[in-house]
Amino acid sequence: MCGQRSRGSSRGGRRHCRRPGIRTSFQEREGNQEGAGEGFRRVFAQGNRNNDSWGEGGIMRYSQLFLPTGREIPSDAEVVSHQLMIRAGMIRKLTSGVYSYLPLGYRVIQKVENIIREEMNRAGAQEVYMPMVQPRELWEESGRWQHYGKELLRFRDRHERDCCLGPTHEEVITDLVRNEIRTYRQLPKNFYQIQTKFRDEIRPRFGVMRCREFGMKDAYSFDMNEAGVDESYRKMYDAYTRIFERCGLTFRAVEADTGSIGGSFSHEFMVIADTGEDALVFCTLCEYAANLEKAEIARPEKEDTSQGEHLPVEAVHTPGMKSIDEVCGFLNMKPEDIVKMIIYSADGVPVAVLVRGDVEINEVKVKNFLGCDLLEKADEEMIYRVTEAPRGYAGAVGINVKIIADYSLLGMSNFVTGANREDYHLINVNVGRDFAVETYADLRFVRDTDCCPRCKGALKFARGIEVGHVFKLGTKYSKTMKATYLDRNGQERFMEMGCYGIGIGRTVAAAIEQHYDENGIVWPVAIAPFQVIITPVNVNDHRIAEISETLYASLLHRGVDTLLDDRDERAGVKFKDADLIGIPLRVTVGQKSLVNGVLEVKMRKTGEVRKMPQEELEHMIVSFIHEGM
RNA sequence: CGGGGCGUAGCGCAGCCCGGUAGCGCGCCUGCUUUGGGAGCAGGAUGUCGGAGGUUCAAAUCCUCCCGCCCCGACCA
Repeated sequence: MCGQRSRGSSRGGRRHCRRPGIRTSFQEREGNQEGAGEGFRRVFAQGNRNNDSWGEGGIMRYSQLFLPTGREIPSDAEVVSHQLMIRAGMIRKLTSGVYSYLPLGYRVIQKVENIIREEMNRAGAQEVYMPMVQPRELWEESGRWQHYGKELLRFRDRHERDCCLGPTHEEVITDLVRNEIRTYRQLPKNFYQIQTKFRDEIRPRFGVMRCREFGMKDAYSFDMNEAGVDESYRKMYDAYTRIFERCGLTFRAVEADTGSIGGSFSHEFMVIADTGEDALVFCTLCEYAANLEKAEIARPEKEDTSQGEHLPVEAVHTPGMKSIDEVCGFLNMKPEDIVKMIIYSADGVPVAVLVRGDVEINEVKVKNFLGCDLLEKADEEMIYRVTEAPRGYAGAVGINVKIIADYSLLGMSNFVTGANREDYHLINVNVGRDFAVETYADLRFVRDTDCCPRCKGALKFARGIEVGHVFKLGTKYSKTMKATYLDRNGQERFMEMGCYGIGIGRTVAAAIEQHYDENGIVWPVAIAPFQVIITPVNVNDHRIAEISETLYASLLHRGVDTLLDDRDERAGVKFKDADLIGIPLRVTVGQKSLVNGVLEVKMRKTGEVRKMPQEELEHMIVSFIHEGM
């Protein structure tokens, strides 16, 4: 992609798709306006290709539009949004995780982009456009050449220089800013771009929802101090809220892990959907909401580890019993009586993590607690080195590595663990007497029986699609890359940074996940590719054709994005297509309505049909759209 | 990267087990009729059966290797 996509500021969600080449190529390919029926040809005696200027909105006649809809559900599409985007002629796959947007799909993308632009500009951010190909040196400076992993697509140019495709742009923007901004007088600043990113996902799936090449809006703020970055963060948080509200999404901002971007804290904007890849937790009483991998568990108040009598340790023969369930069944115990120990390799160093047998270790928490770059479950060899036993019989007694324990161990006594010996477990083990725990921490996943870490209220779970993520970065990048400025006192200081992303294609897919029915997509007005579709029931009827044309011209004149279905198709086909592509309003022009001198309009969302004279209809449409924006 | 599945016309699929030179539905083209929820009739076009080797008189079908795609897992925006 070159950097030449047409853009620019705009008002009122109007898109920019001035593509003069298209008309010509379509004429050449399709010759004489096939599709447009006899009536239309008469009404436009000269044919619209000679006289009609498509104007700002581009092609808005169905007969000319490249809109290949499909009846069949594509066999490789699993989620609804993916199926519908293909059936509605929005996208086509080029290769795994890489998609082309067709005209209808790209119109929706542009609608979303323009909403984002308006809100970013309103929040004081400035649009820039940065390179996709980036040099290795920059990534070595931030340390991410080593730490980003295989998701960073690397390659060599003809001079054998290492490069990568930008998965995100902290390095580039920090480099730009450190070279240009010297003084506090130039701060704060917030730069954003809408640009293609590449992340070499291990497993792309769900169409445009989790793909490798995707459009993203990313913004980066630079402030003098912490109060400044907090303010920038809040502005972006508010802007994101407005953006997703305007897109018609039901969403929730949740506390999140910062992952490979880093920083001190972050919020993800989650569109609530059962097909979402992320699990969310939120409190039913207070405002607390978090990604499951981040959701905290308060340290228990009573920490009595010495309750009851400590019985003598015994080794019991447990042949072949490796899993918690097997051991429970064999010893006739509950998982709550067992302590599960998992050995991890933290940057290559073995660490033992203990949790109660009935709970699940949250590796993100473990990784953050240890502060390591790479955390993985230990392989058989490392397990043997630590426990001198095969996998399945690990226990904390007698091992010589760092031992950390989840809060769930507090209060446990006389529990079961592996014996570090094949086919044996220990019973009546006790912390303190039999082994020492270095630290207790919150290391497990929240469950529905847990309560809110803030207010003790009950928790609820949901699934969500992450469409946006805001990070308070602090000085992570400004320190490693030396982005400094001089303050009032001539003191050199590190800039405080934040970064803020929105996945554009994913937002579109998420909108579909939330707005569809058995007939197809049901676009929210603000991001619909067209706001109104005019459906002449019979294109060969002069009166119908004429009225449709008049209405079409008039709506365009009023600034309504109108698609005229001038194809010589049966009404049923047109209705099905209109429903599938999800246009919010459909005006039907046919004998039934014309008899009474009224036109009828059908709401895609509710199915409600209203009939009224043309003038009134136009007003109704304009105010309907206005409300929906 | 591990496990599973699939690759046959533009799309969705059958045929493969049991080898004999490819079929169905939708779509597409032509004509006539039809025209308010994916029309009917008649005629027609379209395939290196993912690729390369091998077995065989003969391979979509059996064998080997390779490629691509999808799902589950591991991993992670």
